[in-house]
Formats: sequence, C-alpha cells, structure tokens
Amino acid sequence: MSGVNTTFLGGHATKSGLPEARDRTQIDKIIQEASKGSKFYAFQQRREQRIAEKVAALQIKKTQLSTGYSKAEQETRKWLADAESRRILERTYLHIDMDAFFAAVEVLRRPELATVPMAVGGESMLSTSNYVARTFGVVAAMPGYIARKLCPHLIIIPPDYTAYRAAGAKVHEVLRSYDPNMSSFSLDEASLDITDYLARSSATPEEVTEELRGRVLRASNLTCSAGVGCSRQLAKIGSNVNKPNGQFILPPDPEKILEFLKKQPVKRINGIGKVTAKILEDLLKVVTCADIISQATWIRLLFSEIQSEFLLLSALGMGSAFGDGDGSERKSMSVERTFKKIDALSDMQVVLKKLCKRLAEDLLEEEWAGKTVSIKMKTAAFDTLTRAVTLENPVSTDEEIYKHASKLLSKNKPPDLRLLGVRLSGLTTDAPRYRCLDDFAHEPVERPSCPVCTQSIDAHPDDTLRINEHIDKCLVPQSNLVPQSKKPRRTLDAFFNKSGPL
DNA sequence: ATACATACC
DNA sequence: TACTGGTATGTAT
Repeated sequence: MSGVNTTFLGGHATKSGLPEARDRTQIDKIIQEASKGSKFYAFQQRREQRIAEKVAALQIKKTQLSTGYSKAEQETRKWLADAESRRILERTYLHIDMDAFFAAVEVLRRPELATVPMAVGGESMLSTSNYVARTFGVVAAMPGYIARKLCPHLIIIPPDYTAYRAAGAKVHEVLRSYDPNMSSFSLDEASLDITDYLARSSATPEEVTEELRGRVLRASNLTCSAGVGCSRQLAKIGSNVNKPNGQFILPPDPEKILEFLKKQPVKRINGIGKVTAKILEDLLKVVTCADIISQATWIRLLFSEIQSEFLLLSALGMGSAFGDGDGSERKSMSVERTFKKIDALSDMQVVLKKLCKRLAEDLLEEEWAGKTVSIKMKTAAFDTLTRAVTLENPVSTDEEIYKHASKLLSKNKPPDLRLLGVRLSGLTTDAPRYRCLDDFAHEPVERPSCPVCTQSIDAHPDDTLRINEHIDKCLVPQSNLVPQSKKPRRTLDAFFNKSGPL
C-alpha cells in the first residue's frame, strides 16, 4: 500500500465527468504530496487500516459460510423474483440537480468567472467548483489550499448563502408548479412526483422536462440537470447521466431499468458512500449494480438484513430512496465548530458555552426542547468522541444545556481538541399550547412562587405567560402596562441569567 | 440508552 | 498553516 487512496482525501471526482486537463494519476499524486505528513493524512491511514480489517474479517466469515452457499442461493433467487413481482412502474418522478450551483450563482454576478477556474468556499474547505476548475481536479469537499496546488490560478470565493437561498427560492417556485409537494433535500436538489402533472398535460416526460428546465433557466438564469424515472432513486441517478445542462428519461420498463443500472457504479446509489463501495469491491469485486445482483447471495449472507435488502432493491431500481417517505419532523438540532487546537479545559468550556448559546437560539426559533444532550469532541488527531445524557425533563435554555454538556466535557476531557459540538435530541415542542384546559383543571399542582416578591403565583407552573406577567409586574411595579413578550420564556431566562456560568 | 461510523449536500 | 457543518441513520454494545 503506497499511500492513502485519494478518495479518502477529499479528491475524488465521482462527480460528472468532464475531460480533465490533467489525468487522474497526476491529480492523485499532487493531492498525496499536499496531504502527506499531516495529521489528517495519518488519521485517514488509520481509517483505511480499520476498513481493511473489517474486510478481512468478512472474508473469514465468507470462507466459513461457503458450505451453506447453494441453499442460500435458492432463497436469494426466490427473494429476487418476489421483489421483482412487486415492482411499481405507475408513478413518474423527476429529480432536479442544479449545475455547480453556488459557483453558478457567483458567475451570475461576475460573468468573467465563467471562463476561469473558480470555487466557492474557503482555504480549509470548498463547497463547489465551476466546470473549468473541475478539469484541474478541483471538486467539492476538497480543502482550498490543496485545490490551489492543483490549480494555482484558482479563484476562491467565500460563500454567500443569502444569495444561494434567493436563487434556490426562485427555482423552487418553478418546481412547485409541477408538484406542490415537491421536496428539496438542499438548496440545489429537489425531487418531484410529476405523475399528476403528466396526466393533466398530455405532454411526454421528455417535453415536460425540457419545459421545466427552460422555466428554471428563465426564472433563475441557472442551468440544471434532470432525471426522470419511476422511482425517486432512479430519477436521482438519472439526473447525473447528462450533467451539466442535460436530462435523462428512463422509461418505466423493467428491462430498460435493469439495462441502465447494469452500467451504473454502486457509488451512484444514494446511501452507498466510499466506505461501502470499497468494502463491496474488496470483498466481492462488486463495482456495478449488475455485480450486486450477481453477488446477491453473498451480500445476503455477509451483510445485515437491512443492509442487504437495501443493496439488492437499489440494484434492481426498486430502492425506496431517502425522501421517498414522510419528509418528517426534525429529530435533533446541533451546533459544532472547528478551531485551532486547544488543550485547557477552561478554553474548551468557553467554546462550549458559546455553542450552547447558539444552540439555544436555534431551538427557540423553532420552539424545540429536548431530553438528550450530547457533546461531540474531535481531537487534534481527528479522532471523534461523543458523550450523551438523557434527562428526566426536556431542556431548551443555554444554561441548562451547558450544565449537562460541560459535565460531560469535564468528565471526558481529551488532552486536546480541534472541534467541539453540542446536540439536543429526543425533541419535543416545548410550548404548553398542546395541553388542554382540562389538564390544568384536574392536575393537582403546586403553585409556582415568584422569585422577586417570593409570594406564590396564581398560575400553573407551565403557564409561563402568567408567571411572567406576575414577575414583570414585580420587576417594574411602577408600570401597569407591561408589554407582553412574544416569547415568554425569554423573560424568565433573563431573570435567572445572573446565576448562570460565565 | 450510548457510542461510533457512514452518508448526504 | 490549513481537511467543514447540520442532520439522519445503521451497527454494536
């Protein structure tokens, strides 16, 4: 093993293929040189080692299971036939992927950037690059300083999310006219169910997609690529086929679908990343979706049921891709920051406090509270540690979150850190508005007492509005006209702030 | 419930 | 000099 695979160094170009000014080996060499000797490089080496061990363990498992293979093969055949019989071809999905989105928005403002290598991001990380930069091997998720080694003339533009949001909103508006329930994964990608639209319009999917892309272009001055298929997953894979500024229509025909997937590398499947792709290749020589089918028995024998079912269904083009379902509620909220290495607990606490404040602000905006507080620590060597506590009652203020987070930190303080994060999960919306009046009437409760006048307040302990009204009156006795805070919790928080840490 | 790993943009 | 941040989910314990 000569060095870390550049796929693990942020250099991989699984993105759309343009002719490259430099060939792949040359690019890989430059990335290697730029990374060698860094802590990050060492970390990736350890990571690759771990993956190699995992593959070795699976290889042993494979030899041990070889006697049961033929029986398992019968079952696999049955499983595949059964799955095939349930294929759904009736709905039509369209996946939209904006071309080099952030970079394209920047080009709108500064057209001269269209013809020079340019990327959006910072010295430590790039979000995207334009197509000129890609010919140098400069891609998203690559550190800016490495990108400069590949392309010394690269122009790096700091991101302007406000502009991207505005551009994204224009695009979404167009998309919603094709599917009002359109779900967008991010600013630059969206999945539409266009079955109803097609039924109404009597135009072909090709025509509708051309028209849609034309409308997106006119509304935003941005180009996009589109894929159409009978599942969201297929539509998404298809959107990559004729990128940029192109489209691909996959007919709802099982034979055409399988023929299309045959050539697709497994890495194209949403949910298969570089680790899974490497394990599949090293263990079973699986590279394409067709390989998944031909190795289906081993996949079922060696991987978990969830994992193998996902892989096989995906390879058949029947995967229920992410976003297929609900689109549901948020499950957690978190904040994390990377910084120059720190060693002292007190410095860590200062950062942690800021993170908690930020998290509390974000929580307040959507009125969430949560029962599980977690912290995430990344050492200077890039090892990640997480620690969590689950509480009796949901919390939402920075003081409460910090109280638990800092306990977790001091109990587990690593020698050094390059990143800290706080997360709140087990979320509930903390407003008492879902309680009906009956709850208040029947529950025997203790009256809360006022921290100012120390008298008991004639209100339920959850009734922060009335409690705050009372406290406000005590705090400002000369005024009868107490302006009602829209966010009652704030008043109480402000009152107790003095006793909080820092 | 907790820790860790993988994935996506 | 320098390798993100936010969210979800799968796996193992």
